[in-house]
Amino acid sequence: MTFFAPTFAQFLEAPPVGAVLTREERDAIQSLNVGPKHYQSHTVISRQGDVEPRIFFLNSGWACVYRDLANGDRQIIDIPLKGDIVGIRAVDGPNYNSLGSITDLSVFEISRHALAKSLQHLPGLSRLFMRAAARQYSIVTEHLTNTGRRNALVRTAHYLQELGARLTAVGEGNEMGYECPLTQHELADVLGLTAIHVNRTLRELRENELVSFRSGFVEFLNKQKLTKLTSFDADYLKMT
Amino acid sequence: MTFFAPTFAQFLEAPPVGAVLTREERDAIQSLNVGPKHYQSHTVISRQGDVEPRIFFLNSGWACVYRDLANGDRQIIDIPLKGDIVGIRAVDGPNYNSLGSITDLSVFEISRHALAKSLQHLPGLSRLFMRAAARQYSIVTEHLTNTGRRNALVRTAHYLQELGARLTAVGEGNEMGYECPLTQHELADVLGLTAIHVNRTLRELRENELVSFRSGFVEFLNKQKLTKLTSFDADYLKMT
DNA sequence: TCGGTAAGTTAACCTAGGTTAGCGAAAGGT
DNA sequence: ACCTTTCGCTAACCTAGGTTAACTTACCGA
Repeated sequence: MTFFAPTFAQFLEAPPVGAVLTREERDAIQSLNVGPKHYQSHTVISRQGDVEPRIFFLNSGWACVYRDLANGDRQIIDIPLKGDIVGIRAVDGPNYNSLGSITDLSVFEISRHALAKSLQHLPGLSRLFMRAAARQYSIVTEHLTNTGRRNALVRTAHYLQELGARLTAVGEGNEMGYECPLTQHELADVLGLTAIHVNRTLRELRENELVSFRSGFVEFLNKQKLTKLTSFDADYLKMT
Repeated sequence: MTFFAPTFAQFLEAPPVGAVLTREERDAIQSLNVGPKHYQSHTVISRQGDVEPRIFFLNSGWACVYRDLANGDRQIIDIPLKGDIVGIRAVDGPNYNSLGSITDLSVFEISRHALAKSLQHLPGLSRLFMRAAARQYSIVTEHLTNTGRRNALVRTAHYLQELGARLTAVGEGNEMGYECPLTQHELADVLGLTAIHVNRTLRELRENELVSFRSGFVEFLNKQKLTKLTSFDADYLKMT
């Protein structure tokens, strides 16, 4: 598999970040001199508890940010996709979540320190990262609402719609559907369900002609009916 | 009831923000000229969908950030306490969550625009707000893990411990317990449970001599046993 | 003083989702 | 060609938490 390998500046200009960079900002970014780095599927990139000086810009592939619990359970916090940023923080210190790859990954890795330094006198770029952080916050917020107050059927459907909207924004999906490398087990860890119940729920969504998720592909069977069920509204995914 | 009314600069220097301000930063902040503003208990301050140009700094009292769902349910995303910041975002635009007061509130309200402008050339302050945003992200992350992967007993206990830790950090609680103005219904909307089940769960926690939450007061009955149950670790609340 | 409302409490019952157990298919290694 | 592992799928059963329906305070305002 070959990756489209843009420069880091091109990455920031593409959706979902969609930066409009000044000459000065472009130069500062180029001088960071970061090229894309690759990871194989299903590798742990950063483990909770470790000190993690890097910030990750996901160039292609699917990743997952998760927390392992003492009893062996885990909760997937987010599935970062192409264009997403992982680990935006001001200060170094131990990581609270783990980061792993689901598929093969291409990422830009930058030292938080170096980035902060070059942002020092570029308030426009700082604001950009603030916006990215705010979008991430909206995404968890919705995720929390999903697990706290929606039942398995609606919750699963809503999440499949979110992934669809995010992928469509970066050109990896469309109105009809998208390729989805998640296993039912991983999806369960996202949704706070068991893999077995995810299986039942996916069957029900399929039988009700709402969405189908089979053999690595999510297909929207009736988007209007689906949205009526979930009240899905993609506003929270915008980078305002 | 009277409030201790610090200046906005004093607010930022106190925990949990704990800023160390330079002369220049202090001056910039003073020139914003914000005094505390008061709200009565149980009022809606900002409604989801509205355009909200303000950023809120909670000086005293308990608030709640929540999302209303189409079916009448709601999910409380966070309970901001003294010292917490609500609405850190780079750009204006419609609000995704609502903000309401639980008790009487004293807040500093600042136009996001004005704040961004005065931060323009103070990267230290920008970084401060980044850190605050990162802390907030840790808090929702843990909240999501709580609702997704912990049962009612552990979840409730864990959340009561979180509130205790956050309050203790700002001098409003201690090892023994803290005053808690939440109703069981509000707690249910935090935890993704029904008020009735929260009631059952609180009884169980009390009967097992773990925590007691009665008549506005949370009392830790056996913190060691409690922590063994919840694996609570306050690290995620630090402003690194 | 008397309603009226909001908060807490409990019991009886029900169901969404978890648990256990097992099946077949596909993929990868030797 | 074989074994092993992972993934998807299903059925039978069980339980944590939701639902309905009371009753009890406490507070507040007329």
